[in-house]
Amino acid sequence: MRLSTKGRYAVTAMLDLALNGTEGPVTLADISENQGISLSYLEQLFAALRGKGLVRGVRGPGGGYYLGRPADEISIADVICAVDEWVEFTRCNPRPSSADTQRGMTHSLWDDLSQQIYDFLTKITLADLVKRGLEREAERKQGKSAEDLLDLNHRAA
Amino acid sequence: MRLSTKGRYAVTAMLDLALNGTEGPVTLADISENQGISLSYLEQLFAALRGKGLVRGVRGPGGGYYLGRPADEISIADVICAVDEWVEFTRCNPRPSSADTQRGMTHSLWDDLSQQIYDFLTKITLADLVKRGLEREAERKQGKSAEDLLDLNHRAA
DNA sequence: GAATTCCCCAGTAATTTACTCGGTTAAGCG
DNA sequence: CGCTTAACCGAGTAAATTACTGGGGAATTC
Repeated sequence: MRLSTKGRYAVTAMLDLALNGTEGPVTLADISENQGISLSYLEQLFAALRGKGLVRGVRGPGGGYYLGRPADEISIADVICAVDEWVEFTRCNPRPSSADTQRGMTHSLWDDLSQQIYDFLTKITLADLVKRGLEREAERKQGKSAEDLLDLNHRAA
Repeated sequence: MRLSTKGRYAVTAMLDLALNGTEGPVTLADISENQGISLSYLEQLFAALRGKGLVRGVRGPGGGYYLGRPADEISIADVICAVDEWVEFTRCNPRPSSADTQRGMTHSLWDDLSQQIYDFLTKITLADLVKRGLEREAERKQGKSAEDLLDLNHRAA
C-alpha cells in the first residue's frame, strides 16, 4: 500500500464528486479551484480514475464528471490504487529459502501489514466518509453554542 | 497520514531489529545487506528513529542498534511518523465558514479518514506483526518434516 | 459554428528519495 | 597505546516522483 499527496488529491476530488455530483456533473475547473490543484494535473488523475471506471466524463457545455459507481460502492482503496500505480514489490522470492531468511521474513511481515491496511481501506467507502462528515456536522450544530469544541468528549462516550 | 517506500524501509528495518535484536545489537551494515538499502540512507533513517527514541545505538565493535522500547510498545504509526516528517496540512480553517464550505468539507473528510488510518496503525505494533508472522509460519509448517529453516521459532522461545 | 469541456500528450520545474563521499567520535581489543 | 569497528554527522548529488505548463484535439451544447 502507498499513501501520498497524490492519493489525497484523488480522494478529495472524488469526495467533491460525491458531494456535488447529485445535481449534475462537476467540472474539473470547479475542483481545480476548490482544491487548489492545477487543471492539467487533475486531468491526469482523472484519466487514471476513468481508466478504472471510477468516474465517468461528460463532454461539452454543462458537462463534467460523475462518479462511475454509487458512492457506497467506491472504496478508498479503489481510488488510491487507481492513481498510485501500486507496483508489487513482493516479487522477490516466492518461498524463502533457508539461506537468506532475513530479507524474506521482514518483507513478508511488511506484506502482511500492507495487506491489513489495504483491507482496512477497502472497507471504507466514499459514502462512509460523507455520512460520518454529515453526522459530525449535524451533532456539532445540534443546539450546541459554547461546548461545541468539546464534541470529542461525548463522542468518545 | 503518509505511507511511502521510506516508511516501508523504516518499518522493515525495525522489524529486523525486533527479529534479530534478541541476542545482541544489529549493525546497520547487516540491515543494509539484508534489505538492500544503502548504509548512509539507513543512517539517515535511523537518525530520525533515534531522535524519537525508537532505537538505541551502541558504538564500537560488537555494537549496533537495539529497539528503544519493547517491540509491543512500538506501533507502526510511531515508526512511520518518525521518518515521514508528518506535516499537518489541516491548518487551513479551524471551523468551516459557510462561505467556502466546499474545500473545507472535503478537507475535513480527508482529515477524518487520515485520522482513522492513523488510529489503525497506532494499534498495530512490531510485536503484533512478528507474532502474526510466526503463527503463519507455524501453521504453514504444521505437519512438515523440515523444520530446519525456521530457527526463528526456537530463537524466540 | 462558437463556446465549453473532456481528452491527450510532450516537456519541465519542483520536490522527494536515495545514494556517494568525506569525515568525527566512542568503544573494544591486542 | 594504536587499531579496528561501528555509530554518528553533514554536504553534495543522481534518480525518481510530483505537480505543473502549454500545446493541441474531439465531443457536445446553444
